[in-house]
Amino acid sequence: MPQVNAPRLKAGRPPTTSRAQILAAARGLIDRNGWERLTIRKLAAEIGVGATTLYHHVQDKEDLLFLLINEYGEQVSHPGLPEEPRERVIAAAATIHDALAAWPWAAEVLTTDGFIARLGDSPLGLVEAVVAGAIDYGCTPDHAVYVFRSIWYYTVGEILVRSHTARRGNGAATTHHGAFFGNIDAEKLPHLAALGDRWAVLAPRDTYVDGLRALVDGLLAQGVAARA
Amino acid sequence: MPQVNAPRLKAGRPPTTSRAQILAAARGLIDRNGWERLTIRKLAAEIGVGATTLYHHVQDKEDLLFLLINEYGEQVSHPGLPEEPRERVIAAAATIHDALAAWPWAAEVLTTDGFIARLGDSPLGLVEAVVAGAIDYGCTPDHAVYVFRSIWYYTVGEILVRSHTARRGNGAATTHHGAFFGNIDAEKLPHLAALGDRWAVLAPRDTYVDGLRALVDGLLAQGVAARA
DNA sequence: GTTAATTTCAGAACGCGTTCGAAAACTCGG
DNA sequence: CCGAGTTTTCGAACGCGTTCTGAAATTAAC
Repeated sequence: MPQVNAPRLKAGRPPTTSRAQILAAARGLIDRNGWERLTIRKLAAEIGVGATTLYHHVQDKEDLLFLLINEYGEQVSHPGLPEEPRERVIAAAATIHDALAAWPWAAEVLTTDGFIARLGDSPLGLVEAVVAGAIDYGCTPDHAVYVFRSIWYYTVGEILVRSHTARRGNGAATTHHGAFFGNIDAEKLPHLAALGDRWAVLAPRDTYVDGLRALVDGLLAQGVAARA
Repeated sequence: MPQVNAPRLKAGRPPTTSRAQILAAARGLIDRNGWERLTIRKLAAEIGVGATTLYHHVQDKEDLLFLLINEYGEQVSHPGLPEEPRERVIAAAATIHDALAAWPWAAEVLTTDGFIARLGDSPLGLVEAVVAGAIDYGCTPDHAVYVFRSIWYYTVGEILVRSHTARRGNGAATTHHGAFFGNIDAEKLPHLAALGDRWAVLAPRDTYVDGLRALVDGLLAQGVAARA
């Protein structure tokens, strides 16, 4: 490590590949084939370089996906959020919901451990809005985190079920007759058996928002009570 | 395909491997090394057979994991659940929570698409209790599904955050100074920046249950309102 | 006893994400 | 102009889940 304080601005073999180029190609492949079918090797082939080259511009495949998500997150418009704390929480959460609904594969990626620490400032802005709203409402900071976490998983769950349903139809891969469950014991599980294929019925956005309101109301009240 | 109607009860090379043996070995490896480190090849080597042999007793690796989960699910005790519908929903959900907390890797596996269709009767019994409670309370069947789904993701999210925190400590892998977030812009995201490492603070079980009550109250009220 | 059918077993191989090590292509100090 | 240092590129290889193909071991039929 010689000459630490003398920054050499240019040295080394000139790159033929750029991170932006990789991300653009990845976006194209995902749009065409779906993100499950994106492989590092195919992505490299698309660009016309060796597979291992990509690892100089991107840490992992997961890192690549997070870069894409953050790129998308930059474009999500933050509408003017209401001043009133409770409404601000709900509006921010609904914005998160709509962004994920438009890009369902992001929700699948974002179930990864520790995802949130890897988001960029812009997507985190909506998280900030939820936390700030909860604190303004009177929650402790710790409880505000809890509020966000509950909302987050509530929202992601909704998105996952929807994209799962859209992909495979009403029945899951393991079932046959259109019913969601395979062989269910109607004696022991009468309600589930009676549901048939209605398990995968989609909740419309209004239902999501109504449920969100209920959840937020409960969480905020709990947060204020905890402070007292 | 000759002699379709004449069932030959025994034919073919006698098996040296049984599904039960595979599951037992898998359980051992998971207990010793964690489920992330379980590989088909190591599992086969542990038993002393070729890797491909396992595929005659199990569909996939995912199938293997679900078999283990269902085995565990059989052992989860279903306590006497309260008669009153709302309390029944809460008690069943709390039982699910406690079972997952005792076996956190199950929660990670169960975020897979369509998971629930692959659960056995015994674990589904708790799902049944939630749905039945919601219907008894006055929700429509469709909304009862929604109630369960919301509770489910709320619960799984809590478990995931806990096991993530337990595994990597308070900070995620991408952070350094003990803070959960990496380089956060304190100007744009003041509340998140102020949180520091408190993002990963665990909610104790009581907080979980309180939040659950809030969620269930809201969801049930919404379900009844939807019916009217 | 021979042959056919059937079931289990396992080696070879595929594509995957990823790592290692060496070669290529540049800048810069001398 | 020449090596030293540095950065990029890429072929080879590893372990993974999984599939394919064929061999081994048994029962059933004749």
